[in-house]
Amino acid sequence: MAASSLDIISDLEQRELISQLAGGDELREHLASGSRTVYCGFDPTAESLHVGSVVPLLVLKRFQQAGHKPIALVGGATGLIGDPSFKADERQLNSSEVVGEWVERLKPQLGQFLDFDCGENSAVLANNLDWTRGYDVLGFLRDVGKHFSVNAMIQKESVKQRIERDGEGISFTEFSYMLLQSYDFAELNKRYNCTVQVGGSDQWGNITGGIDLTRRLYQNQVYGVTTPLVTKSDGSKFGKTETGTVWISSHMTSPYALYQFWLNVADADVYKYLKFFTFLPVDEIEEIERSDKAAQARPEAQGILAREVTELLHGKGGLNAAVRISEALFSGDISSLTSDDLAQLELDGLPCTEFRGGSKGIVEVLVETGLAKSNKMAREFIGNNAVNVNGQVVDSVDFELSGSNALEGKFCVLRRGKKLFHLAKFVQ
RNA sequence: GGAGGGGUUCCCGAGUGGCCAAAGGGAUCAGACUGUAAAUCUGACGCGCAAGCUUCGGUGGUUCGAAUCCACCCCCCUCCA
Repeated sequence: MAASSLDIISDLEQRELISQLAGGDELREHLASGSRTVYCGFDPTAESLHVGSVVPLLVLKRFQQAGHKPIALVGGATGLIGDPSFKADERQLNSSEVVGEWVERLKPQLGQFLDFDCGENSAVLANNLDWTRGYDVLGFLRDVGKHFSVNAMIQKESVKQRIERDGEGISFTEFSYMLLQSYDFAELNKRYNCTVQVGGSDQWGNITGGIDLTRRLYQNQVYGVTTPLVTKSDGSKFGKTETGTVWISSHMTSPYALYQFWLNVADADVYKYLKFFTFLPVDEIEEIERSDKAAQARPEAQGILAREVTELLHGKGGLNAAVRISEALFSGDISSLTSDDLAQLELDGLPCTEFRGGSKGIVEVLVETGLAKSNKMAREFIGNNAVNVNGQVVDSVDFELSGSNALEGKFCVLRRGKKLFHLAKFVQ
């Protein structure tokens, strides 16, 4: 068994992936002394996970690599309620149809990193709706609710601002979220002998709730590990770009966009992200950092990070497409691209809009492609020399795009600002 | 059910009859500088080429004129029952 040969907690600590441990040394001993079952839950709050949620998911995989059995739990039930932890305000409830749909989309995303066919420690995919759906209200209140003290619950840091801050409130629905998640832990303990829960640091309250409940219901000692919130050194929110949230679904965020996202990570954050988001050994990451510092030039780290993560999420094919587009747009001479190259860019996932007929004013094109929100903005961008067609700066709002000034009679590569590209394709 | 306090442009938050498309901050975007960084500086930031148009929870009303006053309604918060 690999478990004893690799101290998973020490590895996570080296990667700065541990925010808090519930159980401490006892947990280390627990993990070192055998193959354990570890779970992490993901609520369906959108049709895809975003990059931030990958951290605990990868931690689950790290546990599996260390010989433990991972359970990826999709919150078909908890997603119907809404986790209030550290949320400033009450969330809108989604319909059960929508949540059900999202559950189905999340399943393959959760599964893609884990190994479901490796014997003893094969991964398990679970849905908490399975044991919550049929639970009657009175039974739940008597069997589970009785173990929770409201006095203790309102002391939790995670709901404090909702309780104390003027102008905010919390519904009973959201307040009961903790009971459901706690019950999940207890239930997984009973079903799978699951003894460790992993989650983001915002989950601490819910995890300790589950530890207490499991002890009370089944007299079993279970443990918790939380991962730090992924932060950015400049204080802005991690996982957003000018075009919105960075999703792990390739339909929502193309491999190219994902690759660019990681390539643009700040120096101050990149080595930390290498530890968080890749499986590169820590000493290798430290070596990269050393050589970047010594080089006094553009760091290598962002490129490594972008390649590693893009391949991890979208495979070799996705990575190759992302690299092809990036090279064509950022280091090549755009006007020398052949129509095959351009068609490939479209296939590789560079956003593309089709235009019919003869010619089209640049302002209109910018708006239709989404490169500008309004005509007014489009004009402003042009005035700032921020718009570029096929490598040429557009200097007039009267500029017209047509088949005749398109590359190979068909494509125009539009650029707004330094990094935002879009393909305009002229068809008959 | 009662009493009080609120709902302003992406967010926070000023404004309390005309000078308000609405202070200030944040976020965001663009330009310069650079490494497709960071920091910094400059500019933009409801829509419209413009005249002008549409916004301040909703609907009506008062007024020459309303985000600001009145009526009703919806939603949120606090306390009481």
